[in-house]
Amino acid sequence: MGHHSCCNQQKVKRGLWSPEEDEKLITYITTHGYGCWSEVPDKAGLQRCGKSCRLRWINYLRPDIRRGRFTPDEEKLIISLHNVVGNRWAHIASHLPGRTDNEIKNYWNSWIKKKIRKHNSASNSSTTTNINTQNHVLDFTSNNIKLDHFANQDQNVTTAKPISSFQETTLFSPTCPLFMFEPNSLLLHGSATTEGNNNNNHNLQTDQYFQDSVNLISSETWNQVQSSVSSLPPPISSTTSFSMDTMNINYLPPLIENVENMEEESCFDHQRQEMNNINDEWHQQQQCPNNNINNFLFWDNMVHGNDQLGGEEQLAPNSTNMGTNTITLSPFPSSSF
DNA sequence: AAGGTAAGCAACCGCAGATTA
DNA sequence: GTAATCTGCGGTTGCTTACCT
Repeated sequence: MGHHSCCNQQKVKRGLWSPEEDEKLITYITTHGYGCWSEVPDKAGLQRCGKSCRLRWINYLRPDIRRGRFTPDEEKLIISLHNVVGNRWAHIASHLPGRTDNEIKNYWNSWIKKKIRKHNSASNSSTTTNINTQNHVLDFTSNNIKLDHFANQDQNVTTAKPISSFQETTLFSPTCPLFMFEPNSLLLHGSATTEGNNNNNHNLQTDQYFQDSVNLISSETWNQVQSSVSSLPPPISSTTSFSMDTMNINYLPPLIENVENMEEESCFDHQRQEMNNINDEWHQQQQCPNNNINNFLFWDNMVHGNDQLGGEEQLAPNSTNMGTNTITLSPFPSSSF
């Protein structure tokens, strides 16, 4: 019999739950709580397996469940978290009170299908100057999603319209992009000047590598990029600022300690705390294969000066024109690393 | 109105890690 | 130490409803 392994009982009912069954389960759980799900069916008088009871309770019956359409804020959060952690639905759900992993997963799967359909129809009806455009969105269903933030005006690089819309769907507001990514997946288009802790300036001539975001995820290409920036002071252990054209970006250490002890309560603190938690988990999960692989928080300096972060540099507190930069993020670790 | 198709969603399945005997 | 069991997760299925044609 092809029944589920936990359902050893005879006469185990499957399929949709009836209102009567729901009532029994609610009555039992609310009076006894749940400790051992395998005992629940017997004690609650249900012809279900414990697993089915658990699922029904977790995903539908528990009192703090939140139903109805996702709000725009929730959608943004889901998208951003998915950028960071991939298909870890339970993790994503833990950041959305009252929402279940199942619900979010369903939402995402239908959402992603819409996006793919939308993109396919858009790309069929428009010409593109960029051979990479297709590649930017091909991986939508995998963990190697690449997103172009900050719509790019340089036709030579990318015109990936569907992706640029993600600027509006990032975590907290369009003017406060907050991302996490591996440095080895970061693409900087154009030359960039970095300011190290010792006030040495380093020019990155990186155009040649950044033209092709597909190649970047190969270790060969990344090794080339690495060697081109090897003169930099290690950006991992301290806050380092990169100035790219008119945009300033802070690269924060992957783990920020003592967030609670920051002198000033800022409206970003809870966001930072949240990202730190994600950061932390990410590191634990990845077990950091080598020291060069870190992820960072990415802040728009216009919104968030790095003086709050204890960094050494004081960045110019302006960052107005994002339109000339293309940043391609591959938020989830590539298997090639 | 009827049939076909797509979308949304609840539930199931298999697996892996944790826990218990 | 290990086998059995439990729990939780992510992928997938399949049912119901909505929408076309």
